[in-house]
Amino acid sequence: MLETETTTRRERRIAARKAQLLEAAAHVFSHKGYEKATTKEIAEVADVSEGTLFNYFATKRELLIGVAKAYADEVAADIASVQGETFEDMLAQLMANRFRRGQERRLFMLFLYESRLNADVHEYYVQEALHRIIAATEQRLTALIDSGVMRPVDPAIAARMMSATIMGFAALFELGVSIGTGSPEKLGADVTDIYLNGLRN
Amino acid sequence: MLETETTTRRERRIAARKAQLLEAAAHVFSHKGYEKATTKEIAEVADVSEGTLFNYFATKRELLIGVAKAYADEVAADIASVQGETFEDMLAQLMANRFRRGQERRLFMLFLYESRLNADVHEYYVQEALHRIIAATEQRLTALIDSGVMRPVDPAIAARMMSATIMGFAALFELGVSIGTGSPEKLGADVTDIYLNGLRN
Amino acid sequence: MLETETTTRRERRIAARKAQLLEAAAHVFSHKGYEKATTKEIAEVADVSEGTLFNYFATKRELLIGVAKAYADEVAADIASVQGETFEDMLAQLMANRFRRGQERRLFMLFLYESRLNADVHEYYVQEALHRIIAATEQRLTALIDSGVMRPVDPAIAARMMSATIMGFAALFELGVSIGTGSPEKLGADVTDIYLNGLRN
Amino acid sequence: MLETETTTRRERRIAARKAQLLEAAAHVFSHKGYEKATTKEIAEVADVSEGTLFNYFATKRELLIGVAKAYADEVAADIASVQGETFEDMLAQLMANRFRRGQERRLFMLFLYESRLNADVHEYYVQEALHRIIAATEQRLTALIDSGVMRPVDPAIAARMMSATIMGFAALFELGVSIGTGSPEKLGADVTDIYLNGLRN
DNA sequence: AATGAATGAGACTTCATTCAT
DNA sequence: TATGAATGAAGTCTCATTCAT
Repeated sequence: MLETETTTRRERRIAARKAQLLEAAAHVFSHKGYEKATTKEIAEVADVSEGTLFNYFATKRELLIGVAKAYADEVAADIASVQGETFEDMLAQLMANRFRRGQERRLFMLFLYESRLNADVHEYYVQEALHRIIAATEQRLTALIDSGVMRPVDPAIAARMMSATIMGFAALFELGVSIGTGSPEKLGADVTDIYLNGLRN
Repeated sequence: MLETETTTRRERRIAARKAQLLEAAAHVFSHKGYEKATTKEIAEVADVSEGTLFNYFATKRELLIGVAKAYADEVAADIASVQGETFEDMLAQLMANRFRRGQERRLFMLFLYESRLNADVHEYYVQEALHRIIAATEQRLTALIDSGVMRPVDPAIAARMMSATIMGFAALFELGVSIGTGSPEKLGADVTDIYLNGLRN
Repeated sequence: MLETETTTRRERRIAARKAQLLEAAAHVFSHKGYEKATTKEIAEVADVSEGTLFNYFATKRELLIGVAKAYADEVAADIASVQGETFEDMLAQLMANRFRRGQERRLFMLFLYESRLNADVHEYYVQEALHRIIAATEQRLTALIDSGVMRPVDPAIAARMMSATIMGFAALFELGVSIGTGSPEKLGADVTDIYLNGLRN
Repeated sequence: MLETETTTRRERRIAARKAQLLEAAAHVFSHKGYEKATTKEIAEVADVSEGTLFNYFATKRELLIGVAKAYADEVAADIASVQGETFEDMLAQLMANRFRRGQERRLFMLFLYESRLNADVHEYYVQEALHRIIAATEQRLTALIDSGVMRPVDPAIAARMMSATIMGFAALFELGVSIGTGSPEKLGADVTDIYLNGLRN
């Protein structure tokens, strides 16, 4: 047996365990909130003993940071994949990608809240995820303005405004506020319409 | 001394105590979050003993509900006072009124988070506050559309979109995301401009 | 009821509780050692709940420091009371006072050990207690040398040597080493004899 | 390969492993104390896995006993080597040999403490080591008295007194009490002087 | 009505020991 | 034989809630 193979197998096992624990933690944190979640329940969901959990993450807080990091990575990969050329495509993808699944929205709410109380979470969620999304949006808007498709509005403000709208919709959804009677597609189309053409007659 | 007078005086004193405790609770909850806040600290801030606190609120959770109720009342009073005739005025007031003070934003974040975890908080915050704001906005938009000032967009969606944008801005602000280099007035003007005239060239 | 009386009664009750807990802690620490002692057992010995214990001492370590402080105070009071004029009296009192009771010896062993591992304990035990004993002994020896009763040996070394001997005897006793077949009085007399007259023929 | 040779080789390997583990344990125990020392750290210092450690010592306590036994053996070998003919030589060697190195003093403190809490440690440390030293000292003193060099004091008490003094000096040193301003040689000479000639003028 | 000491359930975390590989 | 991941008992500490004064 080669050294590298042995090492790799062990590393794979460790990585799998960590992933398994992070998944369980994400589940429990997103449903109960960080403080109400117990390491006991996380261990149960991951189907390991509580002691085992602490072999992989030294503290409960590290578990939260691990979930935040994984979430930020996912978001980063996601925005890199947004390829729509037109504004309609871009906005639709931004609105859909992040918040389609309930778990995504719950994690978003979790980090929205915990970022204010924990510096590490703030770093991963706000710096790594949120700032990237905003920067990417701003770049796209600048290009659209330069190409003459859009009016010369302040792209920094427009990008933040779009992020704010999307985050706000996610929050409304999560709070159980019914949004329109139509399909998600109609919602996307209506929002895009207002963003593009404005409300003025 | 008449019975009723005595009763009234007692009731006033009780109401004052409750208000004093709710104010302290709002302060501590909004800074520490519900779970990390302790009844000990709330009592200290209210300058009463912990025992007294529990004479007025049976559980810590009731305190949270009380704060949510007071917050909803405040919001209700606030939207009743929005009098702006033009769209610009309406949007400006909505953006400014709720979230100008840090305490307001922090409470907003608190209830945004806790509404998902507690049915009573959800009732007061979402039903009493959020739905009212949205309904009022929707009414106003309908009027503006009927009067021909605005295009015939779906007023339900537009109202929710505006609430979402405002909530999202509050969250971004609370997360420390820098929003534009200009003044709050410029931000308000820019947002209004995009909402009114759209982004398309 | 006067303010001062009320306050005093409360303070007395608090002081009594603290003393009760310190006594229990001294008992358990001296028998089990600091690490093996549990807050559960200390609370049981003090006949209060574990929660109550932590209302008076924030951490287990503070409890140890409290015991050390009380012990140092006791030692300080004790050395102040050593009044023997002659060398024989002084040595006899030093040997007897500190270590006659088992609890005293056990605490001595505890702090001897824990002083190396905890700065606060070191401060109270070594600085407050040990250094005082040595300094007082040194002063007395200097006086005896000046008065011509004793030879001009280095009083600093002689004082430390006497302390070392006494501490060593306490340790031997605590370890169950049988010391002489005679009475404690004979031991004291023999040790004094050797210190005074030396071993040389 | 002969059976006996194989067995012997294995036994040698086992003995070497045990020695390696005991050395690591002595190091960690003497620095951290028994309770705060972890089997994990001992294994790391010995450069083996925790599982291996438990293949050689069934419990952590057995490790402590092993260290005590090794320490007692070393002390026994040491006292056998004390060859000084005169009292000065004997006292000097006793004071120097055991406690010159910090590791020695720390182990001394460890066993001084743990002997009271563990019967096996007590057996090895007190019975094997301490009693032998005292017995050897007593023998020597008896010889010196018989030969007329020393006064006819009780040799049992004198031997215990000398052990006590030496142990006490080791403790004072370990506690950071400064002992005289001079060299260790001066200290040894002064102590010997007092022991031989006494303090009386 | 106000107080705050007492309570005890339950949280996070540590670590000696086991055991499958 | 060596490994180290898994275990779970046990420890310290927190805090909402109760209740005698």
